[in-house]
Amino acid sequence: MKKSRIPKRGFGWRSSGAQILVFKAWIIFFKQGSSFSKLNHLHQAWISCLRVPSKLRFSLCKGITHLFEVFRVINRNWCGITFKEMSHTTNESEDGMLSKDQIDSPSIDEGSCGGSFVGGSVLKKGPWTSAEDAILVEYVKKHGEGNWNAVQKHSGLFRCGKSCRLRWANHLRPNLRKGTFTVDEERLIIELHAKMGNKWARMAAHLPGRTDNEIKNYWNTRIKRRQRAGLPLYPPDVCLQVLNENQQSQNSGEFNSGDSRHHDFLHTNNYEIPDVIFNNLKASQGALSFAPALPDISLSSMITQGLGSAQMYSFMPPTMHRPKRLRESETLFSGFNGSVSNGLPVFDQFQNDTCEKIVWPFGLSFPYDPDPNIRNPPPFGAILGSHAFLNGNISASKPIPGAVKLELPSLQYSETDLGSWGISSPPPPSLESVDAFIQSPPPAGSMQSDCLSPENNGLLETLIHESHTLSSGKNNSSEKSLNSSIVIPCDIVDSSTLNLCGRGWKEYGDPISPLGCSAASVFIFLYVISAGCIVKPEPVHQVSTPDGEEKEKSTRLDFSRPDALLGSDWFEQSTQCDKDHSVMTDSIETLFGEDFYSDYKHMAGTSTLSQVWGNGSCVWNNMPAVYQMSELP
DNA sequence: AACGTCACCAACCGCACAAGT
DNA sequence: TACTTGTGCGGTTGGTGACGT
Repeated sequence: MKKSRIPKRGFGWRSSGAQILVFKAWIIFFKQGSSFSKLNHLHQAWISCLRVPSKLRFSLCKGITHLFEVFRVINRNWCGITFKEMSHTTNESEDGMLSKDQIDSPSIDEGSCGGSFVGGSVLKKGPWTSAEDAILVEYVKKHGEGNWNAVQKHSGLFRCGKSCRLRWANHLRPNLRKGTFTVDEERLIIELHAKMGNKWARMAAHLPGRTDNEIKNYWNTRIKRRQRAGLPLYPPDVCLQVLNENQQSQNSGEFNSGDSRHHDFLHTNNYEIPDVIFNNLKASQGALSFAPALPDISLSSMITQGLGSAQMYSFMPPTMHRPKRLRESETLFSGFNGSVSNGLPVFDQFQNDTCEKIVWPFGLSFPYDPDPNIRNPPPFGAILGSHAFLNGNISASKPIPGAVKLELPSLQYSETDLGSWGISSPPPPSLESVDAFIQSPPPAGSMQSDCLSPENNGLLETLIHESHTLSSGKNNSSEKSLNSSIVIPCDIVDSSTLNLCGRGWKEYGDPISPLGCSAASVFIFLYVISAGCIVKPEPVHQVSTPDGEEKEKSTRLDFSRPDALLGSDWFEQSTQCDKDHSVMTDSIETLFGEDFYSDYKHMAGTSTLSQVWGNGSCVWNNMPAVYQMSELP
């Protein structure tokens, strides 16, 4: 009895049933491979995996995952289209690029990313793979959303329910919008945040296709950016708009439960903004008509400063530094460079003017006392450490004493007795939102160009074409005998393709293996195809090139072909020829990376090599021949 | 070239809440 | 009523690429 050794990073299958199913999927793929849409058959095979007993499911999923990855590497187009169709995800196909986890995803590799034991199985953590996405999508299609904890039980996904829900909600569910926020969306987010505070989920409800996570990330980034730039978080018109709405609702006796909740929330968090804030704001409204002489940033800052910062007397701290890098702001904010980046001339007078009077941009004059603590207590009673401080311009270079939490305020503080100020409230002035300039610009041009790597040129088309050529030509006889138009992968994956494949692997830059965990699997799988009594290894196609190149290239091409490497005869020979062996090992290292290479060396160093890889002795040797699979399509 | 910083993104974690038992 | 379970939400962390020094 020969002892079979399962490579460390191979399929690790032990079930002939699983092998059959995956092999079936493989065949379906090539058989149908005349257009990308047919690739869904591979997906169907995947789905069929979900119907097998749970004992086999993992192996199957893993195997199909490897198949996906093989072709994902061979042709990135294939992946983009197929997975888009399969899972309706947009994150991986919108720009035609694959995320890294898709390129070198570890597949379903239990424990590879850590994880926890739940119910005797290891729950995977970390980035989701496309295969996992496919499983989850299929599960939701069948069972609908909800009951996320059952996903792991019923689908074979080694993910906790929370993780599944999150993945679905943020990436997989239909009608998700991905990509940069539009100006309108940004504007809406700002407005919503002004009203709601950090209620991301509620904000997301107002932004179809956007997730709370996206909005949250956007906002957090925005906070950092603007604080570093010393800019207010809310543009003045938003402040005023919220204020207006607030007052309207107050006047009409409306009571927005949501906002009241937020109000309560703020109060329970000591985020109280005294009424005077809005009194001041109202006061400013009356004078906003004077604003055009000033940059928007000034007005914006003033208003938001007035909303809660005790630093309004020193508007921009002298130590305010120019942001190290304002990728977007600097380019889009060029109109304000004079006031913001270059020392804020408008406010320099606040810092330098020794006169005891501050001329407000609103046209109001306030007596100024150098010691505001005496005669001018912090305006509006802003509480140190409260979000009120952070609402406005707090220079990053001037830390706020006390605990500072980036909990941002809602501007929905409606209890203000505005009438006490005796200032009428004109409609909010039409101010160009500073944010409209500061925030992300509309993408220039098409912005997200497809990732046009040299490999992204329809290689699969070529591959498929070749498959047809080969299947209609030399394989005709075998097809007849098989009563099926089976095209064997090692037939169609010609040297040029795989050479490109190799280049692609390098390009992907996986330091371990160009296919990640898949490399060995490809290796094994293709070997199985070769050794599985289906087709004999064929001479490697050689490209006619100048002599010098030709030799090198042919050598390279030879070993670019996993099937060539794994041809049973070839392996026997290679083990007998040191030179060839050396070339081979080098090639393996080049092709599959060090990790697999070490595995290979280990195997090669043992006498079991031929046992493992030898003809008819692999772990797949119990796999029936293709023509014996009656259920083949 | 190496390193640091930043922006962006995805995912995890802990908590709170609601529904069911 | 107390407990469990499922779910949602917000905060936080970690990875990665771009860019600057």
